[in-house]
Amino acid sequence: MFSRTLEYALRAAVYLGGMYDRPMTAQQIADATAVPLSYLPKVLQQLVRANLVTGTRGLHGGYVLCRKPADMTILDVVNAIEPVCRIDHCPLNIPNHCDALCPLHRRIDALLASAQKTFQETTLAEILSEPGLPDNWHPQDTPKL
Amino acid sequence: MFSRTLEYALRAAVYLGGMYDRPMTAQQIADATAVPLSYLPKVLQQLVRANLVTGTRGLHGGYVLCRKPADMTILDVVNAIEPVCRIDHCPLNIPNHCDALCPLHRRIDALLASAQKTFQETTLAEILSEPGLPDNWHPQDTPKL
DNA sequence: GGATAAATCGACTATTTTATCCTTTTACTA
DNA sequence: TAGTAAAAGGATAAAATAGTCGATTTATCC
Repeated sequence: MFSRTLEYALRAAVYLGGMYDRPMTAQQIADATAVPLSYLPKVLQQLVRANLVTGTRGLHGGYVLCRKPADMTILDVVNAIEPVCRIDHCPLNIPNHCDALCPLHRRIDALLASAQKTFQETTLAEILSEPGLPDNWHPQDTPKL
Repeated sequence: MFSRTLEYALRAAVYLGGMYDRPMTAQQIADATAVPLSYLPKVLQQLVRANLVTGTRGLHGGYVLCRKPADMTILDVVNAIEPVCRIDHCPLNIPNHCDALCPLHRRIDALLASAQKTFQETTLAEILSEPGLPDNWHPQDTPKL
């Protein structure tokens, strides 16, 4: 139901949140998040273009989250990858229909709305604060240079 | 976020619910639901295989919903097309991780669970009882032969 | 039994998504 | 300034999804 690319983006975003302020290379992110290294840059690019992440080149370069994890929500990531496209008019192209949504699409749109709301309510910081993430997702053991 | 095929299947199922007990041809369903006629049989086949719909051939044949609309939920259709695949173990393949879900995937799975629940709570009959469906989705004007 | 109307089946095409690889650009270090 | 480490970009391949078409089977009517 969610695309693989979104999965990857979420993993990367949460991971970068945990490493906040330290540039992480695609290699490091791929290792930690088990995203194919050859595909990951494509995903990260989408986050860069959405201004969620900055990528800097060269030695000691890497990717850094643009905002503090507490200021970035799951929804931000979702919107960067595949925006929840709400249904604004009934897709049944029937004359004299479709001013508002039909009951079927009212339901579907309600679901999208609720998903969107849930996405918006969760920040990366919240996820990072819960126990259970892999140890190497937390920077305590790798002090910032 | 939902596949197009699922959209099509839902339209067809609700429509067949409205026409309960009257065999409707792929042609009729396609006309009413604006699903490509050439693709619709593929979709309906999936509903047939899932025992939600029966297809009978020949003159006066067509597709009929297997159960009363009140006894079929959105979830039944969803399960026939693309089952909500809940996350049962964290997909980060990291040693000593993954007994339970990590916080990220706990969230994602919670969303899937909530979607699943919503699907399950809505029957086709409920949708049909609400106002707003296209007129030709209701059989009153086309008496059963 | 023959004509017809319908679903079913299978092969094929097209589009989108996911993934890979190679080159180019940029930044840092010595 | 040369060397190196990184992201960025582009071309391509592979896989999944969506869509099309024609042949086959099955049921009904005359």
